[in-house]
Amino acid sequence: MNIGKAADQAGLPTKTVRYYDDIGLVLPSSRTQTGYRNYDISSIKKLIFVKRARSFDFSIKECRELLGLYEEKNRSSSDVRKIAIHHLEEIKRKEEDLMKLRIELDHLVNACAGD
Amino acid sequence: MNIGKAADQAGLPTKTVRYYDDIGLVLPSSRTQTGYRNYDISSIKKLIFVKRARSFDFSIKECRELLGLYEEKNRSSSDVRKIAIHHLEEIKRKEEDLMKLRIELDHLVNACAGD
DNA sequence: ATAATCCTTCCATTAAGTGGAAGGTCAAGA
DNA sequence: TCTTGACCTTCCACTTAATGGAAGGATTAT
Repeated sequence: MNIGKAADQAGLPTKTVRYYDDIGLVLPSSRTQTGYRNYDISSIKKLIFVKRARSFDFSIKECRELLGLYEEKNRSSSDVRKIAIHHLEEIKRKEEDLMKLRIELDHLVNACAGD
Repeated sequence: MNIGKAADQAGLPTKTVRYYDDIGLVLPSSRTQTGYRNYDISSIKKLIFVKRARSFDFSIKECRELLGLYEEKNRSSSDVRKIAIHHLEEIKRKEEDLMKLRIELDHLVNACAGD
């Protein structure tokens, strides 16, 4: 699958996918002889994961760590779990915050309801 | 309240609060004669709101719109509601996405549970 | 074969901060 | 009163994570 379709699948702009290749975050699974990037299912899954993680403000650096978890063979390091658990906690905090924001916006909408 | 305490209250770095003043997003309620910024309750509430909205990826531009809702006197424009409703929809999408990300991370953590 | 629509690299620009220097201000204690 | 430490100020450069656009090669559809 070339970059355009891969980007579509992941819901990311082509530019961004190319950028993720440039910085070595998500590499295409291969290249054609003419230089076109190829993305297989696994690389697309990574793109989707990164998209989600980025949309919740995990930095590129953190995304790198998290992607590392996927591929980590040497599981003896419990650091890996720690990272994931840490991020889970952050997500819970974000969920609460998101709820608060929604409540605020709900109030706004209701305050305007009279119009 | 000067910038340091205001930033604390809002949970933002002082730098960022100053930046929001610079770009005219959240202005201090006044200045001392020596140039120190003063923040009252209302301006702090705005900082908190912006912090939340930013943390969910609403752009500065969108934050400006949303803050506008707070102060909008001329309610006849139903645009105002539309903006808020639009953002509420976005939040719902974000909530779903956040859940998916959590599930993925949960799996990761469980996959590592054996260690 | 010739558009139209991909794709490539490279370079500049953007958005939203963040870091750090150079220096003014304020409140507390010797 | 003076000074010391923790504030505050502006200004300018840097960072992160893209994004836009040019110049040109490759693929596909008619």
